[in-house]
Amino acid sequence: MKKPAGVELAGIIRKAGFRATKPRLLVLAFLHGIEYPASIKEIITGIGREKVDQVTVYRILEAFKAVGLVAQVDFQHGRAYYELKDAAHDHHHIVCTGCDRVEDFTGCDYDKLADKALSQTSGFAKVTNHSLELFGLCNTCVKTA
Amino acid sequence: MKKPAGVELAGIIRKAGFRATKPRLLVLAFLHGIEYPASIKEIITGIGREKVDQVTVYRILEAFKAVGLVAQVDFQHGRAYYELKDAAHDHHHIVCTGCDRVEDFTGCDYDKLADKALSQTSGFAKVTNHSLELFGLCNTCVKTA
DNA sequence: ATACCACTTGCAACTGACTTGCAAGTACTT
DNA sequence: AAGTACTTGCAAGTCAGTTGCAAGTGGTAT
Ligand SMILES: [Mn+2]
Ligand SMILES: [Mn+2]
Ligand SMILES: [Zn+2]
Ligand SMILES: [Zn+2]
Repeated sequence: MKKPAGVELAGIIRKAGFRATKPRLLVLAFLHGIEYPASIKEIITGIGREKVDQVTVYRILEAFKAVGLVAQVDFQHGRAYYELKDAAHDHHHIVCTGCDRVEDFTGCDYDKLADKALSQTSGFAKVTNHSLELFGLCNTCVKTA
Repeated sequence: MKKPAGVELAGIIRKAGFRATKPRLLVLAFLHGIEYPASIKEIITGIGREKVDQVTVYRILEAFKAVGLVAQVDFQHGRAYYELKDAAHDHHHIVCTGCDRVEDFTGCDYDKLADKALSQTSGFAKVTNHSLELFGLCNTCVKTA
């Protein structure tokens, strides 16, 4: 996913059905610049001196999530993390429980998994979403464990 | 997993390295009786008139989790859910986003997934845990959607 | 059976993520 | 340029989960 210019960001936001406001542009630009999911605090800090209220950031992320622009993940740190969502390239995260280091991986085989779940259950009609994360130890932490 | 008698429960708790106290017996007995993961509130309520402080329940579940007796899952409802963990029979949950109905499914292929992640990443040495849940619509909610 | 003590519990106060209500501000339409 | 529906920011609130500590108790040693 290449980094779009400011003009394009506005287009993305409008296409999603929102007004291209400064806070939304700042949040979206920040998300384009990160390698791994960021927390609300990291987003607010990362936006720089253009202060955007945390309530606004929460609302923006909620809205972006609702239209599929953003994915929310749970690293079991007691808060949510967010990154841009690329539906065409499903990926997940492995998190070090020692130092919180994160890396991506692919290959969860979502479609097959969804089929499996639907055929095993009797009460479900469709799968709309999934969450998957692996927890482990990084090369550094595995030594000190 | 069949339901053990009170005596056996005490043995399970002691084998895990804890004293077989009344609150721990009550929590463990309750967890043996549920079909799907329960929240802290549900556990406290479910325990019945033997009131156990919620702090105690939190601490018990944390301890049981640490020794692998209990699994914690995230249904994205803003709180944690707990159930007994059976390491030999890995299973996951599909949750209806309309009505919170839950069912189990198996077949996440954990070992293969862990291998995949380790070979794709450069900084990780081992996978120790995983979380996976599917979200979807149940037969009832899919009609009203 | 009793005494002991490390482990547990319960209460109260606290933390921190996230939400809500509402008045003031602003992006887009006309 | 004006109008209006959509957004934002502030303050206050909610609620899951945590912390400190004094009182209670299970398991063990006498
Ligand atoms: Mn990622
Ligand atoms: Mn289950
Ligand atoms: Zn690490
Ligand atoms: Zn449903």
